[in-house]
Amino acid sequence: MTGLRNKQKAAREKRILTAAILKFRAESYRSVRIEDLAEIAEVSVGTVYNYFKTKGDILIATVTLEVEEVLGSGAEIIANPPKGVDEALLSLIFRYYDHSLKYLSKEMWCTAMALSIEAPKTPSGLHYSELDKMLAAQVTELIRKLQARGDIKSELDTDAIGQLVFNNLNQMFIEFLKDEDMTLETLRNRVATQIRPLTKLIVREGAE
Amino acid sequence: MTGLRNKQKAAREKRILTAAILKFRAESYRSVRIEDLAEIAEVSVGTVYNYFKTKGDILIATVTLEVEEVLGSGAEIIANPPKGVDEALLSLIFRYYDHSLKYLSKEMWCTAMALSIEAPKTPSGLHYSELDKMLAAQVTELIRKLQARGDIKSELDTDAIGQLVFNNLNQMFIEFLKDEDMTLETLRNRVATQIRPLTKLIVREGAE
DNA sequence: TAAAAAACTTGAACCTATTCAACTTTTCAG
DNA sequence: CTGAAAAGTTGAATAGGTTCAAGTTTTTTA
Repeated sequence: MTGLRNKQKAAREKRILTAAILKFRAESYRSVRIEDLAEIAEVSVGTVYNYFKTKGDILIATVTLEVEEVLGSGAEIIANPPKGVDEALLSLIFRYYDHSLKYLSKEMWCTAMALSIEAPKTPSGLHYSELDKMLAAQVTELIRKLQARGDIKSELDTDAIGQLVFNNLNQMFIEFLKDEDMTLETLRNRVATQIRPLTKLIVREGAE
Repeated sequence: MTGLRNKQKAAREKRILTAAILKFRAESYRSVRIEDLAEIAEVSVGTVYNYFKTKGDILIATVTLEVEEVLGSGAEIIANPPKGVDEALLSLIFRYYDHSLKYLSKEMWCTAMALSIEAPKTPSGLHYSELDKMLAAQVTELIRKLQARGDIKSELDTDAIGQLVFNNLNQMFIEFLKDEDMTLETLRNRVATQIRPLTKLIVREGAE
């Protein structure tokens, strides 16, 4: 297991993935055939399948790129959350949303989510769920931090609220993805409308 | 457009749908081929496609059966909600959950949901969203009723809370579906844990 | 460095959803 | 009742994801 082989492998995998990111966005996940990717990446169809178990796996690999960046971006906010519960929560959520279309199109997101629901026990389904859990954990972490600094009622179960908020932002994101015409702006507004009543309920009396 | 033709049409469609419900449950959506359904229903493959645009449409047709019953069942609770916010909300939610596997298996639900995310603009995708919206509306209706009878703080936006609750129960349901081994019992407990902190926040002081 | 073993690559073959042009059956005007 | 039009049925052909036996390339062994 020396250099040459590994170098070739890495190069090939990268070529396939790069081809996929470009093609999936430019055309659509659906309309891109494995054969097309193979041709661009200068390998055979069989080789594509040697690197990725299914077409969906190629997609999940690009989702992973995106979500990892999103998590990194979110961490900045956790490190230094804005004043106010609304502001803190929404800035995290908006950070997610604003980053979400950097590599992926709406259609790609939809396909990836569908995949994780349809085939939850496949490696890529599981992987997607992992990413989801990390995002939920990050939201919970922020809420815990807000509670710790005295912005949120101390008796509240931060895990339950975190889960609740995440479920909600996720579902709203799905709605956004499903509607080709909905803008990020609209999504932000809708979520804010959803979240504000909740934050009113959880802020500690006398905070701010 | 007299009798014979219409009678034959209805009969054929019913045979196809019946075959599908049975087969999808007994084996799995995936593994059942259109050819199999055609054979059981004693029609040709082409004819199946004359009644249902895609394989997914056949599935959505059975989901519709299920959800319509669920909505009917939920209406009973709306008509006469138990005392207490927790009790009322959870009895509606549990009613949904308990009914959900009457015709559909977990796998069928997963496939149907995946479909509605992956192909939201197809007729069956849209139809699924419709069903979803009706359920959300029913939850909201219950909350509005609870507010009207004085159990919930009067200043709260019932639409926002309703949406929040629905998003949450839906997401928890997805989690349940994805995990083959999770029981309805566990799902109920998890949702209760999620919902109770919320209800504490929204009950009117001094109610009950 | 030569030969055997290990690790990859290849593309033709397979499987199944979906389409469609040719055929049947039903309806209906006269 | 008859034949043309309408409506429906059929199954062979198409398309694209996936598999796998045969062929190459790289690594290892001696």
